[in-house]
Amino acid sequence: MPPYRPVAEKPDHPEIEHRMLEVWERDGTFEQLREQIRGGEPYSFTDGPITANNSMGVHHAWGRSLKDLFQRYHAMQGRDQRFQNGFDCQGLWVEVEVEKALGLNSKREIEEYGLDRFMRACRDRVAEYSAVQTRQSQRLGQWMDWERSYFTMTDANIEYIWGFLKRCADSDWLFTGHRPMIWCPRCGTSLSQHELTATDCYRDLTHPSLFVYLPLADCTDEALVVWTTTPWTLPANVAAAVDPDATYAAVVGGPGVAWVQEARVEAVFGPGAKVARTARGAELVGRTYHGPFDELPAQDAVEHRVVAWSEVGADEGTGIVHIAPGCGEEDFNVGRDEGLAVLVPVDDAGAFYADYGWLHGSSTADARQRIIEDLGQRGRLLRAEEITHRYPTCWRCGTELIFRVVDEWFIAADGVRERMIEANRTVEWTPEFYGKRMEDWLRNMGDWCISRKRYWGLPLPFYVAPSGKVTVVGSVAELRERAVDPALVDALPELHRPWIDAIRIRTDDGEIAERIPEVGDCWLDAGIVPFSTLGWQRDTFVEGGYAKGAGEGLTKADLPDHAYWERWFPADWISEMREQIRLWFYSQLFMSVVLVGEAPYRRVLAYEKLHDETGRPMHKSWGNAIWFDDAIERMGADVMRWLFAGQTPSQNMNFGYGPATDVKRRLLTLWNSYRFFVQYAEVDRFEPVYDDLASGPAVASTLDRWIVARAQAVTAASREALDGYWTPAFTREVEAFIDDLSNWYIRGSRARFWKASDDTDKQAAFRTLWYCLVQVSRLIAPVMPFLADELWQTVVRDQCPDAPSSVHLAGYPAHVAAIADPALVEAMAATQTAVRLGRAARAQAGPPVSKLRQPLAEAVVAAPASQRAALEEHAAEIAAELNVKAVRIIDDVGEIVAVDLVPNFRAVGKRLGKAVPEVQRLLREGIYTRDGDTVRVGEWELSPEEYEERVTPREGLAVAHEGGMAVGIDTALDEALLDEGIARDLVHHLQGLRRDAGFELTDRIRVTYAANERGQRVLAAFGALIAGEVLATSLGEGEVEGGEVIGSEGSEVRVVIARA
RNA sequence: GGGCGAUUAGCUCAGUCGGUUAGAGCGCCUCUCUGAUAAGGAGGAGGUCCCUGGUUCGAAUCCAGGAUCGCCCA
Repeated sequence: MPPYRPVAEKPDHPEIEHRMLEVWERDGTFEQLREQIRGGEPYSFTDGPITANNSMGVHHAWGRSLKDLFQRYHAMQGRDQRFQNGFDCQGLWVEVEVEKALGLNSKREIEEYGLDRFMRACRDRVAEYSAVQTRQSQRLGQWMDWERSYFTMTDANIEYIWGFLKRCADSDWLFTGHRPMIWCPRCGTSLSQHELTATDCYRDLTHPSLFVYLPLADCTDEALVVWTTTPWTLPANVAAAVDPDATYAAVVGGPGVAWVQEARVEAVFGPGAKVARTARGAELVGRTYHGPFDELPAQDAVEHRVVAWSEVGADEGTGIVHIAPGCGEEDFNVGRDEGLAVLVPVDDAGAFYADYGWLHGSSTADARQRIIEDLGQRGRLLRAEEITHRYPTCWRCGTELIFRVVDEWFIAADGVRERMIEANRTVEWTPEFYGKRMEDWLRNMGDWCISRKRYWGLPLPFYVAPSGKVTVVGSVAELRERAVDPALVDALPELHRPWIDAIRIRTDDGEIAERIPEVGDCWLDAGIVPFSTLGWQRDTFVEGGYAKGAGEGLTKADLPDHAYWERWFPADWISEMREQIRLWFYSQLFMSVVLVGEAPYRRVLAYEKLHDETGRPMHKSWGNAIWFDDAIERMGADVMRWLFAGQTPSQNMNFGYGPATDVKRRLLTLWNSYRFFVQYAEVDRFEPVYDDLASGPAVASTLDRWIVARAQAVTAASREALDGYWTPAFTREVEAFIDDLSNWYIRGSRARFWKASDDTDKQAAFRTLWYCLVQVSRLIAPVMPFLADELWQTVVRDQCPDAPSSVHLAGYPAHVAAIADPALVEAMAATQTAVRLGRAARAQAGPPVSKLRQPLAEAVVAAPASQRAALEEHAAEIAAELNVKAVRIIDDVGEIVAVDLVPNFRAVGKRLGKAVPEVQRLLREGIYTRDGDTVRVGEWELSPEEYEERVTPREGLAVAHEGGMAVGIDTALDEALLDEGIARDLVHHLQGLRRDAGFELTDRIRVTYAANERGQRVLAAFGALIAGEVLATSLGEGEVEGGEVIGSEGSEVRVVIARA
């Protein structure tokens, strides 16, 4: 076998990772894994598509780490997988970035630039960033079939959505409706609420503040007074809202009397206003009035009336609110509730429509002054002032935003709501309460608005004939069949605007119909994926067939057939961030319930948001954002992945270099154990036995048996955690095992590795440590694939000719019952407790007893009967760890402690119920008798499992206690013990000299000393021990120039060393 | 207004069958080890488990109400 590769003092994670990526590439490791699991029981994962619009952020890395973790975990168990990554390609976000890149700033400019060129630019951006994200994901260690990623812009994906939409239309769920939107007239597009809140777009702006008379229709000398800061909305007024519970006052003025809310009288009319009479708001409701611009054609059919609205406030204005449902979100909602007409006065560029007469063509800003003047001339203006207030502007161009109500296409939610709720109940959510959130969302979901007035997106296949009749085309074949010119369909480069807009169809009634210009909501694109990528209802399997249309050349994904869909649908598991409940989890569920009546996923893991390490959201402009490319090279992928795995998913994550440093430190313990093994394995040319991994290593000591048994326990716990998709439990368990391996097993076994003789004991130690390290490597492989394989390459692959070439091909370790030994694990835990208590007791005693180097005569351990046998067995380890000559496990615990009996509540509670407190009292007061292991207390008998012993130390002893255990130490020191302590001090000092001199571990040395009488005595008695410990070939008295005087307890020694 | 969470040590957080002594990491103090060494280990200080009530032999955990914070919906 080749020599063991030297292990660096500290892991350089990025270096390891780059090297391992090359190894995987060279060996085709992933391809081998796929071959290995081919035909296995499917583990179906659906990747939620990442928007291929920018490079990846660290929050994406969180999700991708989890996805990769569980795919790897199940692959290691032989589950066949598709490993298909997905890219979300269409939608406004891509358009916005492309606009910026091309220097375009409105829809008009896009159209002038040319839709075809613009679309190509969008596609190019997707191509560019899908490649960037692929590279980044690979760097993270994610294993996917990258060449076969799906792209939502492909014809296949689009056609599947067409089929879905036709299904909805056939069920009569498709309709057009009004939708109030925040609109930028310059860009000619709507903004999402998100764009409004996520960007800092509110500005202090000065606008008119108008108080306008609205004369009541049924009484010529009365008028309402309304207030507005948006004069352009007055031509669209259809109602005035009052608070039905408030009091209104008719103030003398204007045409006769003018109504405002009583509380606003002084604010509107100033002091001294004369109130003619008052009325409840409710009394005004239902009265009609003359609108501000009744002469405009658009107002022809409108009857203006007073409506009740509980949201009317008395803080500003007149307490009577001008309602224009086409110009404001709240207005729209009031209008919907009251059945009011919706007048939309301006077009998508913010210019008045023709039926607004003399305002036709004006912008909302231009109209301001003209409207004020006109109202003034007609005596409709009570007051015109100015006001400065916070008003939203477009985050792109700074234009003042307006509200518009636009016509959009919807799918009715009520058709599927109940079935979706039912389907959701079959889904297992992690954490569980996300299922409730989904159900709540489903109960409250509005109709799904599926249209967008943009360009780069799914072309909605809705064809409207002159008669108004809508034909929904469900496939390309149907489009060709209906097309006025089928050759145009054959010549389509892809199913996108502008090309598809050229196609007209003939309806069933013989009309010629054109496609509506709108494109689809991008959540349609992502929601169809469980069908479009799996070949639902297709009768032929076309290799590479998915890559049609805009996706051509970007992917080699297949277009499978229905049998394939049967195999892979529904997904066993999906995972995305929590906000996908109302997005992708929702759209997928919606489409799946419509198409096949069931949920497209069985289990979901959702997680919260990623913040900086102080808990603040990461924000470019705050300077606290961390870029993926920086983070991955600075902390390393494994460290990052371990951080993600350790995070409670239902909790926002505090991510950063600080937490990464903590993780690195904890992982250093594993690295040090690995390094320890390799150093000594190389010295001894240890040859591991590969089959040990299946059956367990040959063991020689209790410690060996224990750590092997402990490895079984951590294996079971790891599997349980991962089977439950609860990664924090996994990292906790593994870290605890690494700690046991390093700080208990290796610490307690060190000497076995460097002793000279090569016997079965040493072999057993090597085999055991090797086994445990490899076991850890296999356990952590899905989480830290690089580090795990680095270990494997060094200690397995190089040394075992028949071993798999990668840990990722070695299978996930199984719990081996034959070498699990829960009793031993428990006994060792008791032993560890005893040692910990012994150290605490030493510390209490103060120096020199508190120095662990100082041997002591005896430690006394008092423990519950149930633990005594185990402790007896491990007395030698306790003695060694505590550096005492003897360990006495006592049953007469009264020697060092007072004993109380306490019920084992868990055991006794079920049986005795209400009697528990009485039993507890009798035990505490000592009113019981013992009969062997059985305790009689009152009328009850307690078996050994039903009670526990608790101890409290007697006064004045060096005793530490915890639960039922107490450890006392004998603090008396005689000359012999002190001499040995001095000897150990010398060893300590000599080791320091060795290190300072820079000697190798195996270098032999010569020691020259000068000592006083006491020192002479110690050296005489312990010279051999000292020489052995420090690898001295000689220990001779002589002249010592310089050298520090080592002295304690009356001894003085000076030493020098030299390489032998 | 409705829904879902959260509230545990100075800080960041575990604690998914209810069990009487609530843990970890960091920070702080003390000590210790020295063949992992600018590490490692032990101990200590530090807690009304948000509040109130209830269920229970027993509540950080279950139930009800309230407070504060976050998210979703309206």
